[in-house]
Amino acid sequence: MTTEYSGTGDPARSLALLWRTREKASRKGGDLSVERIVRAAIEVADADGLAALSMRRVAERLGVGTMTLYTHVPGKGELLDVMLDTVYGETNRPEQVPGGWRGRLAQIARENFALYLRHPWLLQVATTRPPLGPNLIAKYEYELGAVDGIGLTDLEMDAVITLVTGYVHGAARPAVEAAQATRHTGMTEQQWWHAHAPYLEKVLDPNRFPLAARVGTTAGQEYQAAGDPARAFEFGLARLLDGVEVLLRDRAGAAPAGVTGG
Amino acid sequence: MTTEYSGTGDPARSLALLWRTREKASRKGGDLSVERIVRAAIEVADADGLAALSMRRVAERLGVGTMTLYTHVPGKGELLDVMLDTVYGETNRPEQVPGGWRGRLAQIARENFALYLRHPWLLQVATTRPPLGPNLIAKYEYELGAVDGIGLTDLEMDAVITLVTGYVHGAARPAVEAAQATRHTGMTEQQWWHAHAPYLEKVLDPNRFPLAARVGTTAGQEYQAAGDPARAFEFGLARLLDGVEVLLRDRAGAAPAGVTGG
DNA sequence: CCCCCTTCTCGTATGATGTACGGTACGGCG
DNA sequence: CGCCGTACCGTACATCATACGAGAAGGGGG
Repeated sequence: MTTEYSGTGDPARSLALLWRTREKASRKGGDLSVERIVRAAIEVADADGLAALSMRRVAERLGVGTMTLYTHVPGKGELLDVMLDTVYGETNRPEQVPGGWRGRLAQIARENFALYLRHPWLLQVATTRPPLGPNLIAKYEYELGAVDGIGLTDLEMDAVITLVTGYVHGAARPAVEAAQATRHTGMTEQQWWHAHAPYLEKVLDPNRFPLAARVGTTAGQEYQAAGDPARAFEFGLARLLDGVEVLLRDRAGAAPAGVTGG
Repeated sequence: MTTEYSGTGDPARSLALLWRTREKASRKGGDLSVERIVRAAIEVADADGLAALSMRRVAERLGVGTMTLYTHVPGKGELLDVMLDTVYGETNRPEQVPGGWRGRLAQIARENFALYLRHPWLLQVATTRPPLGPNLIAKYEYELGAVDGIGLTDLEMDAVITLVTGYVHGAARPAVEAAQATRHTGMTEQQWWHAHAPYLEKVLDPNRFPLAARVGTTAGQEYQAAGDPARAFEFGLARLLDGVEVLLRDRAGAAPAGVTGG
């Protein structure tokens, strides 16, 4: 598996690409476009993972020479940036969500969760210094709206959103794995478990590691059987929102925070 | 930046390497050892990041031919596995921590946070299907101990630990960036901000994105000035633990959960 | 209409990468 | 003493991103 990210240089070029502010194509608009390239790249990544995403693969899929891509895109890093911003644009953003701030945050969490399931490679890309494209900013704007006017400072609003989305990132991991196991030929989650189990038994000594042995076995068997990741996601989300609720209650008297703001 | 992980094949070989169960060296024990290789690799990754970690670099640092490494280590993926398990062994695990389960969880969170700061490359490696080495399991055992006997089911114990460690992973990201900015020559966080700011202003229209413009600017200025990531980490941690406390209170009556459990 | 010049297209070359393969040298055991 | 397993390593290959410069193609000015 391979993950790269941009930061090569010239933020102007990068941002111009993301926002499509370009004098653009005096000739005829060009047969190839950034959009087609990005779509092809996303298809490759969705199908075969980030490791399989190479400039050659993308060019082949478009029936085009490899270097042609570089006319429209500065490099692979920038292409990945645009891919990111593009899929961020896919998130559903309903205007009205029942349940106050709590319902809105839960909806945001589930939407992000679904996004990771749709594009598993998102888990691989380092979102440090994210691409400041239009879709990312629109998404950020929307998510901030969920906690606007409920009594948090600006920095707290940012912190809560970061907290929730960060949690989703972590929770999506096992879920994506489970989902991929069913469709992938390589090695099912069960196969992996069964392949490692005999060696683990020899090594996971209940005397040295009583808790790990007990809990690990329980969790292992549970995960092997049912689609637990989704339940685990909801469990953690509930804890998280409870924590936010405590903050709001401490802040603004005894008003039931789940109803405030709407 | 490049991140890879193992899963090549033969879990037996992988686990044997992690647990060092090997007939080993009929000759004389060999001048080179897995330990020396792993230490060198960690040094390279610490110093120059995961992208700079190549088999050639590691071999050069040891004054050894590249291919020599392959006599001790099946491949780069497995080497990364051992690196992971090795640094997991570095975590401090005091037997007694004041403050009950809450103090113990906070201690675990801070310890993990420090680990990420010590080895920033940890953020880059995909910990799906983690290396089941002795240190990882010992760490897991210790962390489970923090929530043992406070009224959670086995699955909930696992879920809470996953929740906390996952949160730390997310919170460590900006902290690591800030720390690296001070020591890295390439581009300071401030430089990056200042390089992007003019284009952002043009693009971050307060009419279209009022919240993002306001909060983003506030957060940007704040992050630029002070070492906020650490404070943000503590903020989120408090929320998280509050959420867990709510769960415990709902579960076991009205006992003040922060005091329960030794 | 023709020419030039901007822009699109892409083949080749370069310097990385991980690692398969085949060879060398040496130490302990028969 | 002889043999063989093991540590060692040089070379070779496939794959990667991408710098460079040459070819093609279409539109605007003479």
